[in-house]
Amino acid sequence: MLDPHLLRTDLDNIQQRLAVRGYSLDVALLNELEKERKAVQVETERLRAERNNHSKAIGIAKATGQDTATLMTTVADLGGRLTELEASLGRIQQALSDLALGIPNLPHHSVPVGHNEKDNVEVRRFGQPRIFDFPPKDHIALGGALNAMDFDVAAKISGARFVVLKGRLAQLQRAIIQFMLDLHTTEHGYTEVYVPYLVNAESLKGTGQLPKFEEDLFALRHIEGRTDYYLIPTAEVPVTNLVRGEIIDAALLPLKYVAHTPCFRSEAGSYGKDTRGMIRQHQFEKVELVQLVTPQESYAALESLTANAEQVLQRLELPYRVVALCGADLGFSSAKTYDLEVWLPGQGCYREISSCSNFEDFQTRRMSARFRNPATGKPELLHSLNGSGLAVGRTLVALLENYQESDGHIRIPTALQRYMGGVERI
RNA sequence: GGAGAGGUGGCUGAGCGGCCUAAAGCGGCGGUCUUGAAAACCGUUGGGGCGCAAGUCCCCGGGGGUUCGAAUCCCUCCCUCUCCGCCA
Repeated sequence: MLDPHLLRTDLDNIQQRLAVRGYSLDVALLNELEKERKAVQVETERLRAERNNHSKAIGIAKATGQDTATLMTTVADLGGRLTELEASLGRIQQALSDLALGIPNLPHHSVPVGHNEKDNVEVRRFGQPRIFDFPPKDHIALGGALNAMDFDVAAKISGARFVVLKGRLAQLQRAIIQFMLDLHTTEHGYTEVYVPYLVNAESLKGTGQLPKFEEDLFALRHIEGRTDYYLIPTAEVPVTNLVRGEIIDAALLPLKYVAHTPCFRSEAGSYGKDTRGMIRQHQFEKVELVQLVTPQESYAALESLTANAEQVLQRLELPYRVVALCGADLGFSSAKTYDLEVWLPGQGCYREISSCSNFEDFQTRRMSARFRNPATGKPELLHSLNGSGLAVGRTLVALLENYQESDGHIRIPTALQRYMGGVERI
C-alpha cells in the first residue's frame, strides 16, 4: 500500500511514477473521495466530542442528584445524527481503502522504462552456455530416460501441471534443497525457519496477493465457511508475515530468514504456456530468502540478497544472467526486481529461476511491521525484500539439461556430490 | 470431539455501566547521590488518525449489538490454557 499521506498530497507525482509501470491512476476519483472524507470526518469528530462532553455531564449530574432529563434529550438527538455520519464515514473510508489496496507500488527511480519483458535490461552474465557435441535433450526426455520423472502418473493422481519424481531425481531434488539451505545459513547469515503452508487471508493481504490476485491462489474452504485457508504461493507470505503487527528492536536488524517450502499456484491465465515439463507446475519446491531491514539499508540489501541467490548458481556452475525488470514487468508489490535467468539447453534460452525484489514499505505498511528508530524513539515502517534462492524445480531442470551426457547420464556438480552420497553421475 | 477457565499497555496484573483521561508493580529512559557502579529517591515512559497549531477523535483479542454513556452488559467469531477422548 502506498503512503496515504502521499496519496493525499502528491497525487500528480504518484500518477507519473505509476505510469512507468503502465498503470493509470484515477486521480479525479481519489480527489473526490478524499474531499468528502475530510469534511465528513471533521464533522463526525466534532459531534463525537460534543456527545462525549454531554455524556460526561450526565454522569456528574447524576452523581450530584440533579435532574438529567433535558441533557438526555439533547444527547439522544445528537446520537441520531452521529450514527448517520459514522455510517457515511465508514463507507467513504472503505471505498478509499479498497482503492488504495489495488494500487501497485511505485517503481524505484532506477527501474528501466518499458512496455513488456523484452524491455528488461541485462545487468550481468555468469558462465558460458555449454557447446554440445551432440543434440542436447530437454529435461522431459532426460528424466523419462532415467525412469525417474513421470508426468502421466502425476496426471492420473492429480491432473495437469503435476509431476512425480522417483529414485535418483527425487533424491537429487532433496539434495538441492539441502545444499541451498546449508549455503544460506552457514555462509550468508540467514536463519532457517519452518512455517505453515496454509495461511489466512490477512497474511496474503499483508504481502499483496489479496485482495487483487485471489484467482492465482488455491483456497481451502472449511465446511462452515468460516476459517478459510489458502495454500501458500511462495514462502514469502508466511515468512514476511512473521513481523506483521510487530515493532522490532532496531538492534535485531536486519532480520534474514531462509525457508524451504512447497509452493502452490493455480496458474490461472497461463493456459497454453509451458504446458510440458516441470517449468510451470501447480506445486513446486522453493528455497526463499526474506530480509527485513531499515529503509536506509534496503537497496544495499537488494544487491546482497541477489548476490546470495546468484551464489547458488555459481556453486552449481550453471550459466545465468541477471536482468533488471522494466516498469511494465514489475510485480504488483515490488519497487525494484532483479530476475536471475538460468541457461536451459533444452529450450536454448535463459529462463527465470529467481526473482529478487525490494518492496520498500509497501508490504510492511499493509501489515504494520515496524522497528523503533533509536534516534527518535518512534516506530517506523521496515522495508521488506525477498528472492528465490532458488526455485528448486527449475534448478533440477537446469542441472539435467546442462549436465547431460551423450548417453543420457547426468553429471552431478561437485557442490552437490556430498548431498548425493558421493555419487558423481546418475 | 466433550467439559471448563481466560484474552487489559514492553511484561505481570487491578478494574460496582459514569473524573478509566486505565491503578499498581516490574522493565526501559532521564536525573539526584557516587571516583565508578549498585541500592535508594525524584521524574518520565503505548499505538494510530485529522489539524500549521491549539486541540480533537479512535484503539482494553476481531466484528456486531444494548445505552445519553461500554474495558465493564448481550451476541458472534478468533486465539490461549487445563482436564478427558482420539492421534502423527
